[in-house]
Order: sequence, then structure tokens, then C-alpha cells
Amino acid sequence: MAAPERPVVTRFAPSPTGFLHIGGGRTALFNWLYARGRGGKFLLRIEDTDRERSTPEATAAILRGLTWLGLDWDGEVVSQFERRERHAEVAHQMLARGTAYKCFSTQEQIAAFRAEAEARGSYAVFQSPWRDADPATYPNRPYVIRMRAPKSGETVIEDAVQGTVRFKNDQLDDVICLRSDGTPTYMLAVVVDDHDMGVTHIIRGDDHLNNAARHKMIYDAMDWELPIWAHIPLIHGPDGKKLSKRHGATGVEEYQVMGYPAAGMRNYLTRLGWAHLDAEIFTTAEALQMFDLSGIGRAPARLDFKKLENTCGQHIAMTADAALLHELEAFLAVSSRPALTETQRDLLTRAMYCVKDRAKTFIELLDKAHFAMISRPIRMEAAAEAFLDPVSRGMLQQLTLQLQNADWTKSELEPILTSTAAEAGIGFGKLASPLRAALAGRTATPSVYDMMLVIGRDETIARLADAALQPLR
RNA sequence: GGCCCGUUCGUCUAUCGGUUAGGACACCAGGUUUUCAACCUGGGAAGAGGGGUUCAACUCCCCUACGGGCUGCCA
Repeated sequence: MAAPERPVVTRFAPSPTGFLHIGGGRTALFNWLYARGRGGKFLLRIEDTDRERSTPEATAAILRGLTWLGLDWDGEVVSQFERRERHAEVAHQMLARGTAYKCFSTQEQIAAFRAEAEARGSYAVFQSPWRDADPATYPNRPYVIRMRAPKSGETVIEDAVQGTVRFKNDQLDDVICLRSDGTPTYMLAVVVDDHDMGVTHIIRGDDHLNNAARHKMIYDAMDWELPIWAHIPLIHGPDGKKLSKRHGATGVEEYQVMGYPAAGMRNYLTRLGWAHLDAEIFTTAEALQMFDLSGIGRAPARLDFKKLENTCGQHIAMTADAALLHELEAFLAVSSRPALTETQRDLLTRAMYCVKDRAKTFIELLDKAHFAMISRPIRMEAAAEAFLDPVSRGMLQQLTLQLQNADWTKSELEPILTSTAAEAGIGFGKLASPLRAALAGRTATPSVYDMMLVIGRDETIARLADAALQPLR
């Protein structure tokens, strides 16, 4: 076990082969929470050693995704590819220490070995004939550097999530550390980088649990201090299968475009596969206080969009108006929607109090605030127009007269509306519906009082007049 | 095939040998109501199956079933 007083250093190490996957985002979040909650460092390394599949566009997309989620990293982004000399250096150190050896077996020979084993019905791991060969017999052709792994006994991983996991060493082959072209493999590169970067806690997907045994052997071969491993289960789709495109959005940025607030995403993702008693809705500051490896579950969790929406809705409701407006404008930009005009921004600010506790996404927020964003003459939906029959129009005209000199407060408006309805001998709903139609051109809106207060007296009276003049169909 | 991991309401989960198995989302019913929501009240809903260990098992052990991962000169 590592010394507990070592300052915490975590890292996120994605391969730049596409956008930031939602599962990767959660892995990054867990690492970030763990480090930041303990005054530690959170590092970012791009595992770009696969030159065929790695692209700068993917790296940029990953950085954007992390930034949107609010996961800031310490120091420069590390490129694994740029550290290849160092990896090769370590491979040669292993050679010098005798914990690795040169293997001259060709890929054809290895493939033939596997094919033969499979034909016999056995699945033996490849045993290099060069492991104990006399250097005098080395041929003059390219070779790989393989780790000299222990052949008997077992390798034990103490995992903070999975517990004690034991691997029989005869199940593990001598992993290749350096390819025949002199480039490092993932197996070597991760260990060297994590060691050099001082990573103390490796929180990653449990698809790497098996690899941890091989990683440990490399740490041991170099006499390096072991990190704490925490292998977390992957996220699955609603049907319990591995999350894929057919489940809908898999990229973090897609969620941004769908209008989910980052704080809600963080909350939801934190709770997905992690729990602290009954904590459900919390701020990031609270999450930093609570988050711990011991709260991580061992079973894969399924994405539940309904719960995501609920969580996001609660975050929108509890976010301060100014911050909400700021994030909304960022949303408009990334979702290629028109930016707010000065007037719209002003009206939206005034409308925020009556729309934010009903919206689950920024798209819904905008929709609820529709009445405040439009300008005359407003477009009238057919269902709304249906409320503007001659009788209702007469009533609205009556109402307009009363509004001319009213104080524009809810306590003043309320008796005016109720008495207008009472004098007409109808329920309040019969007045509210045409009024709503006249004010918003829709049938579903915030309360008529809120709308009137937000748009003000002049605009209210103007819209009522427009409605009265609207040609009957 | 081998190795490794997992399995509590539909979903996310609490429980860390003794609970009427709790909460949240979702769902259903009722209430409130000027629309949509929101909100309030109530309700149904779970320990994969089988063996052990124990006075006592969701909790510990084993087997089976099912799901997932690894088994590359990919990461």
C-alpha cells in the first residue's frame, strides 16, 4: 500500500480517436472529484501512441467536452506520443535489469503458434523461445522487448473498488513493451507515464482490470511505488447493453447541445454508479465533500434519461439567474441558435423567476420564456386563436380599459382580473384562456400575471389591442 | 475455451449478520389549480436460482444461470 500521506494525483487518459464519450466523461469526473476534494492534482494525458487512429480534432473535442463539464486539469496536457523516447529508455532499463528480454519471434510465428494451439483446442499463452536464449544465438533481425514476467505464483491487485483480485501468473504472457519499430506499447507507456507524472490514484474503466496485473508487473520490474487502483464499471444503455450509438447520445457534447446544464450533468453522472447514503441532488461543492472511492458500486449502471432530466431541472431551478443566463447564451452558441438581442436578454432576465423552476433543459427554458422573447405582432397558434371568440374579445377590451391606470403589481392586477371575470359571470379560467392567447399566442404559458408583469403595461395593452383587431377566421 | 468482474423495486441506489429492506427517478390514484408544468398526499414495486456457515443472511462461502470485460507488435 502506498503511503497515505502522499498528496493525491489523479489523471484522465483518453485516446483521441473520437469525441469525449459520456462514460469517459464520468471517469474524468470521478478522477477530478477525488483529486479536487482532497486538495490534490488532476492531470490530463492524451494516449495518442496509435498514430493511425489519433487525430488532433479528437483531442480538441475531448478538451471541449471536459471544459464544458467544468473539469479543469492541472498543468499542460501530456502527449503520450511525445514521450516515446522515455518509454524506450525504460524498456532498455528493464533489459539491463534482466526484467525484460529481446524476443525475435516474428508475428507470423506467433500467429502460427496461436493457430496451432487453437486447433488442438487449447488456448495457451504464447511462450517466447527467446526468453532464456543465449545472446550468442540472437539472429540479425528486428526484435521486440518483452517483459520477463513471473511464470508461477500469483499477482494480486488491491483494488479500491473491486477489492482483492488475484491472477495466476501462468495465465499472463510476457507482454511486449517495445515494438520491433522501437515504439512503446500501451502497456509500457501507461505505467511509465503514470509513474513519471506522480499519479497516486488510477481511477479508470474496469475493462482495464485485467491489464492492472500486467501493469503491476512492470511497476515491480522497475521497483516503482504502486498506485492505488480503482476500476469502475462501465456505463450501459437503458437496455443494459454496452452504451452505443443506437441508444442515442453517447458524446458529452451532444448533451450540451440538447440543453442540459453542466451542473446537472455533473450531479447525475456523479450519482450514476456512486452513492452516499440518500444524497441525490447536490452542488459540486457538496459532491467534492462527499465523494469517495468507497461509494462506487461494482455493477454497471444504466443511463436513465428521465432521471437525468429531473436532476437537470432541479439544477436549473436552483441556479442564480445571472449564471443561468450566462450558460444559456453559451448553449445558444453551441447549438447554432441565434444570439440574444439586448432587449431579449433584458426580458429574459426579468422572466427568469417564473420560468426556471419548470424547465429541465435550456431548450425548455427558452420555450417557457417564449412569451417574453417575441415581439408584435405575435404569431397566433390556431389552438390559442380558438379562444378569441367575439365574446372573449369584448371581455378583453373591457379588461384593457381597467388596466390603463392600474399599478403594475400582482396585488393590484389580481382584483382587476377577478372582478372582470365576476362581472362577466364567468370563472377565472374563461378569462385567463383568451388573455393567455392574446399575450402569448399559445395555450401553455406561465401564469397570466407573471406574463403581464414581465412584459409590462404598454406591451400588455398593445398585445390585447392586437388580439381585438385580429381578423376572425 | 481460459481468466477476471458483476447480479437489491422498471431505473439509480441505501443496508456493511438481527430493519415492517429505506430514499430518488419513473409509474398509478387523489388533491390544488387560469393553461402546461410545478406542488401536496397516498399507492403498487426488489434481494437471479440452489446449496451451505450461523441462534440469525440481502449481507460470509460454494455451485449454477445470466450479463460484462480481457485473452493484439489497439488503447
